[in-house]
Amino acid sequence: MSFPDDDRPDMTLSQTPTPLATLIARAQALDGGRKKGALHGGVVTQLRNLIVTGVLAPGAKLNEREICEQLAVSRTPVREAIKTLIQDGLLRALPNQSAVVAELDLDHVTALIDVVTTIEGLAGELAARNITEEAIAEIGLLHYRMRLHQARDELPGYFEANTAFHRKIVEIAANPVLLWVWDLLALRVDRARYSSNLWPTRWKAAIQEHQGILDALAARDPDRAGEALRQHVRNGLSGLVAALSGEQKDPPQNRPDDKPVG
Amino acid sequence: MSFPDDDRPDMTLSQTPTPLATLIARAQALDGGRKKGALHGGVVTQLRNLIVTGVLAPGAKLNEREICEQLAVSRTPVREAIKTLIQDGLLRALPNQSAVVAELDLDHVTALIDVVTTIEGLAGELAARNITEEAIAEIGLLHYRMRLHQARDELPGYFEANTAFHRKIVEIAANPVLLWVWDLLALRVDRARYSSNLWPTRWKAAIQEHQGILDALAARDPDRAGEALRQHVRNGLSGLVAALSGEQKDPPQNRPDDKPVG
DNA sequence: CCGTTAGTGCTTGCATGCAATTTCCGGCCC
DNA sequence: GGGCCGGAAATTGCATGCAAGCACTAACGG
Repeated sequence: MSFPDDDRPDMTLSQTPTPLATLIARAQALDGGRKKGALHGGVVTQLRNLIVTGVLAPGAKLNEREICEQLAVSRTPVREAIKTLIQDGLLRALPNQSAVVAELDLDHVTALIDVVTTIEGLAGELAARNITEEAIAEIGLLHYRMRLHQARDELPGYFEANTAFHRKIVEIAANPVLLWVWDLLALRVDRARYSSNLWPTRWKAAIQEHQGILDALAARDPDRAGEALRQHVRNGLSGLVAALSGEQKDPPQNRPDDKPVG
Repeated sequence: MSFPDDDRPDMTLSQTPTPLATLIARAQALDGGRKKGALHGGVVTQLRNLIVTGVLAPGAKLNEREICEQLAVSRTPVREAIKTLIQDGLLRALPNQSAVVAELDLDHVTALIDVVTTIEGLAGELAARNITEEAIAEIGLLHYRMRLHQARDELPGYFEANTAFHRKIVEIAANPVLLWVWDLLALRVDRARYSSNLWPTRWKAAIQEHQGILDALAARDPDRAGEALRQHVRNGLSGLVAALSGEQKDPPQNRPDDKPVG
């Protein structure tokens, strides 16, 4: 079932006869030695990126055969990848029917706020306790990479550094379960981010908040670090929800026609 | 269900020519109408239970062919199920090798404490805000079911009611992301619980703490509910870690060199 | 006696074939 | 004209076949 604005009724892969998916696949095939066990993971990564970045719109049906053709693999790894993405919550499964890209309910993104805020707050507290001089430097490095990308107006690079910054904090927390949960949540957060154009307007505030987080971590102050992270995350996600609820009626960005996303 | 110190060194499927797995499978096959899309989910459930309850010991290798025979299905759904369980963190994948049941590191269980505590605390806060009279009654019902099972010394029933009690609180919190995360974490918590014999000694304290939680929820006091849950969870998991670390030195199971498959 | 190495069987990873179910479309009836 | 029904195409779910890679054995050399 296709969805909102359909002058193009069908967002499925079929629409693009030789899309970036294939290109990426080719690249991967050439670049690596094409090990035996690499197909499954590769397909997961490809599809995941397509979904998270919004190339595959919410509600789009995933036809196994088409994906096979596009990615030049057989149905087995594709099926497994789809199952994986269903577990990640990026797809929804209907029995005997094509999996569909999960909706991006406003309620759902709203629900993310409390959970991610809590998780990142915990990460901040733990990280502040465990952090080493080396880790402080690494965080600082990422922070300045972000500032650089901001200054150059390079959104993708900023984006990536931002994710790395937050993930690094969770790594420093040195709690594998926390990292696991964070990675799962990050998929959903990134998806919500990509579907909104909010970021350019929040760059500056975000960078300042990051500075505060960095300071609190460097001071090894768990309470302050946790609180700074909670505030930061809550600000970001709340703004995101606001932006999304505003765009809800008219979603102009997210043109799948161009071939962005490398 | 067997447990920690069991004198059979090899918990694998191969060892038991017609184990409970098969029986369960038969039961399921008979009971349901055996719909088309039911195999995958069924296999996941079977294997998951075997792992969570400890029938499949940590480190055990899962041979696809054997599982196929035991569960009387082909390799396709088994492979998909294994992939799913890897994502859940119950199995570990090695390229071109059998998946193995994830270890139950003490560090890992310890890491669970902070995360689960935080998550359940959040659930308590949200639940206290949202709770209705009906929900209060439902929670109370579960609480008294637990007391009944405790009085009758029925551990499995108690166990189940305990899980239901906690999950119900998360449901009341009415946050789908939170519920999703909780379900994932619950798998690991249950696995740790099953691997320890701690519970009979903690029944009474747990029930009292549950009463406190129930009271706080009924009073619609988020802070108190959250704190009560945090304390409760921390108590339980800390005791669990202590129990496990005590058992650690004398674990006949968990031998990496044990028989394959199975 | 021990470490190394070639050979062999088993296991996974992927591709493909088959059956059941759903969907889609045209015709039919009201 | 609209809704209902039937059949064909398409799609998923499951089973199976085949090749690459790993583990294990055993012989060999030091």
